[in-house]
Amino acid sequence: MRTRRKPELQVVGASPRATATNQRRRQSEILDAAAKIFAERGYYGASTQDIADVLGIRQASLYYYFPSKEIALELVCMKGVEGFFEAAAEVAAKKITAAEKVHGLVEAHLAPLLDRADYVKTFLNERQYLPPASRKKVGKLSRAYENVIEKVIAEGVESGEFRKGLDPRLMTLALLGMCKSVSAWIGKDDPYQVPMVAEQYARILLKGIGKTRR
Amino acid sequence: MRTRRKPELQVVGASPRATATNQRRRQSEILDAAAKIFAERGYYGASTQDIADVLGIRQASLYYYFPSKEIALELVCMKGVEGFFEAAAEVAAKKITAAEKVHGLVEAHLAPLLDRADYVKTFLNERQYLPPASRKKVGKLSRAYENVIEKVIAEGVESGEFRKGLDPRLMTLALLGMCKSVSAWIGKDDPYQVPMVAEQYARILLKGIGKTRR
DNA sequence: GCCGGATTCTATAGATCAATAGATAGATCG
DNA sequence: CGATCTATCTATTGATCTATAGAATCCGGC
Repeated sequence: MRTRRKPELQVVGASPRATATNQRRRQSEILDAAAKIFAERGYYGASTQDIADVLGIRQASLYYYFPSKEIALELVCMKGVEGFFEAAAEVAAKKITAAEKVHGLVEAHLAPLLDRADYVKTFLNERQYLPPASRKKVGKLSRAYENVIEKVIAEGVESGEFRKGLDPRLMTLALLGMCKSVSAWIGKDDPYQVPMVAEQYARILLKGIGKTRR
Repeated sequence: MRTRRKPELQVVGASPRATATNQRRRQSEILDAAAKIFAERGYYGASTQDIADVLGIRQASLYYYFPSKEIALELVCMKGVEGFFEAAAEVAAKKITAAEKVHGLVEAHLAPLLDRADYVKTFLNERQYLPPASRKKVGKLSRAYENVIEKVIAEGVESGEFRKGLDPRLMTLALLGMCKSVSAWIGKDDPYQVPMVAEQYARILLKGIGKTRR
């Protein structure tokens, strides 16, 4: 038996002629719900019914806004990855030491966890389930981002600011690994706040990267 | 339409009276296949048909060996987590410096990726999908393991070997995060070998933990 | 008060999947 | 040889899930 839904008085945009805006707002609400559920249960563990439940609408109504579950995943992943490259590139372009850049990169990587954690988590954990075409698209952005980080580290090694013989790729993977895992526990039982974690993680990384002080 | 399977001449244990052993061997083959598929596609992304295909048997035949997909996941996860606590405890009990212990902990954490990567990956990524009872069981082992690490770090901080004011819990999460991510790319396109990664990662961590040298 | 577009609903098709029931082939044993 | 046991198979059920089709409702504007 189905539970019938309350009329749920429609809070429609006050201003008239804002239909296009309203539609975009609603689409973004739908995506928020999808991101939340995907992040929580994984792509295959999440049903479209689960997403509809978050919104208090019927499962089929979702298809007015997106054509398939896979497309929804793609949109969520894209929104989860977007901005990472730009933010990193901005940090990398600054006229600061490589160490300060690494600090900035960690901060920039963790910052999105504050305002769109579900999107980022879904991108990090579920992008593997994208259909090939989307996966390539997302993977491209992702690799470009990683390359920015790798370059910063490589330059730090070349300039002698970081320890000689350090493998920039491996170091990048270490940074990404540390940061990725944060999304798994931040906001859970642990009382840690994003800026503090960024501070500490950058410190851990840097004192390991930097040459031993004399 | 089904593709009919070849008779596939039965390679049964040569020695008689080895039925119990054979059964155990077969069960472990089934689990290997399950671990492989779970690690590859995730629990919900993997069908029992996929597992059967690896073995060249019918989907229903799996149920001769395990009672449900969930139980299979539990067995895989248990095998994926087992030994971690013991190996870590052994390292922690040694009469060596805290730095050497951290090094040993990283090595011990990554070592299982050599001989049972699929089990470890499944434990790391899919344990969230276990039914509550199993999840608690696995989580208990997991937490005990993490506590060993945390204690080693805390002792290093107390003894003054590591930087003062360091948060042992956060440091543990950093170590685990770095190490967890290794399972995602080791053996893929990257040419890195486990012992070398362990060496480098321990180094990164330690030079960050250790007090600045004078 | 009615029109028309926007949004959500009901109902259902079609596919997939885990799990069960019962049959069977081959090995083992008395 | 005949009985039993083991491992697998065939066949199917029932649940779940994505996606589609078309009806119903809401709401601003006329």
